[in-house]
Amino acid sequence: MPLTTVPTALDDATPPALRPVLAPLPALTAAGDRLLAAASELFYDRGVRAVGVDLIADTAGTTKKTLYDRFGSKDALVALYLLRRAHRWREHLAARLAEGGGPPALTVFTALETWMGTQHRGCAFVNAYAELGGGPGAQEHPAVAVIRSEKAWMRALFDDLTGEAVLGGRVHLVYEGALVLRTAGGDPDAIAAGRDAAAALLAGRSDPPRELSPT
Amino acid sequence: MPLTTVPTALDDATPPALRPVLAPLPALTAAGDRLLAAASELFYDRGVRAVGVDLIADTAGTTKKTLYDRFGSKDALVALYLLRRAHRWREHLAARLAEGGGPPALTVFTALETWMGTQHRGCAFVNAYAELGGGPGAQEHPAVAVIRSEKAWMRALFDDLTGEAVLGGRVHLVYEGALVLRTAGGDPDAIAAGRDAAAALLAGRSDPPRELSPT
DNA sequence: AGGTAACCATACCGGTCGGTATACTCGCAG
DNA sequence: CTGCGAGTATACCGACCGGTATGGTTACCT
Repeated sequence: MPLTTVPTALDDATPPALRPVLAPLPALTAAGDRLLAAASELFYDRGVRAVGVDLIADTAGTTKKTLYDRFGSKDALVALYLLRRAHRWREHLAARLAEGGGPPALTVFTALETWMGTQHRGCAFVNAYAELGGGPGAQEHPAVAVIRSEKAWMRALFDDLTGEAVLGGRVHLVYEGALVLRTAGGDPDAIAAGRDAAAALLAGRSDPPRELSPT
Repeated sequence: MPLTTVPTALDDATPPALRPVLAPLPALTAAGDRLLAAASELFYDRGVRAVGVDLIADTAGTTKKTLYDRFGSKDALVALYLLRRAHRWREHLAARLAEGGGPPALTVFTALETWMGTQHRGCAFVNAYAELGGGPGAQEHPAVAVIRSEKAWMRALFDDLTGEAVLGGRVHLVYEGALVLRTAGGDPDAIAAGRDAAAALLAGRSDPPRELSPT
């Protein structure tokens, strides 16, 4: 696995909240780049299990041999696909947060809307987990760790941006729900609705009285 | 497709909110029953694409021939699996709502917790959509309509239980987010956190002032 | 000039995929 | 007794799966 490393471009003027996880990504050879690019698009659009390595190699204009020389296994390629996607989402998010304008926790939702723009398959991590998380020993798949850490990172980001763990967790719930309802639910306005819901939660910061009425 | 119909048991003392969609389910032959039961467990645990028809037939103690005689195709079997699961979830939910105790919108979350009990694979509909929703022409898969209608049903239920469309939509966002974070996020307390978040939204019913502070 | 890493081309491996075909046994209703 | 639907058993189809093997061609670095 001849993967060297390169530094990331925007590690300087980014909010401290997401600084620690904008880690550098491995550098690839030319064919390796094309392979990962082809795999990323195919994996996201059609699903990880639905795409075979032959199709990836053909789409990238290279061969299976090169694929296995560069990445070692399909599982590793899947994990790398998710890792790079997380990296790019965080870059996009950091840029939007740096622009300011409104409460930063709500900016995450507008950033999500522009990010999702043309993409109609929702959260790549939730999709991948649905395809890989089943069966015996599936939790050992290298992609599962990437998925878990991505969700934990978003949770920590919301905790940081809201300045409160309870509130951050609630906004995170809304964030994930918006992503699901936009795709599986088929609601194109789900993300905007999520932003509104998050705003409602932010407006009533204090812990609300439990048990409104008996019924 | 020799599927006749039978009436559902609890169409009498159930809340009017979910009455219209507790529709009867097709009756099956003995082997068809075993096939659907085996398929349901396998599909949920391992994923729809990961399970082949051979395994389903073997697990049910029957043959592929019988499977195709009863259901016609794997796609139809998948759709039926989701349909029956939705049906059972609604029965479970109706029973918990009939017991009363607390705001009904929050009872949905406690019902979800007992429902999920031993099941650690999250929302079958979100998982199935992740596996089937990709690629060209995937929206025509018979299961996609079942998935869409399930999400629409839950949304309508929350609208009804909260008595307000905006609030219902927000609680629904939290509900879906809790389901995702419990599984893909790996957080065992996500559903309880979702209930708390929903309680917070219910406590601040009135639309909150937008834009708290410039940054 | 020699070495080496990246790349391309092709064929193959055992296994599984969804789906079909043939032929047989059983229980039951007429 | 007969007819028929349900179920069983087994073999087969073409296609694809992830992964491996062999061999040859560039291009760059020393």
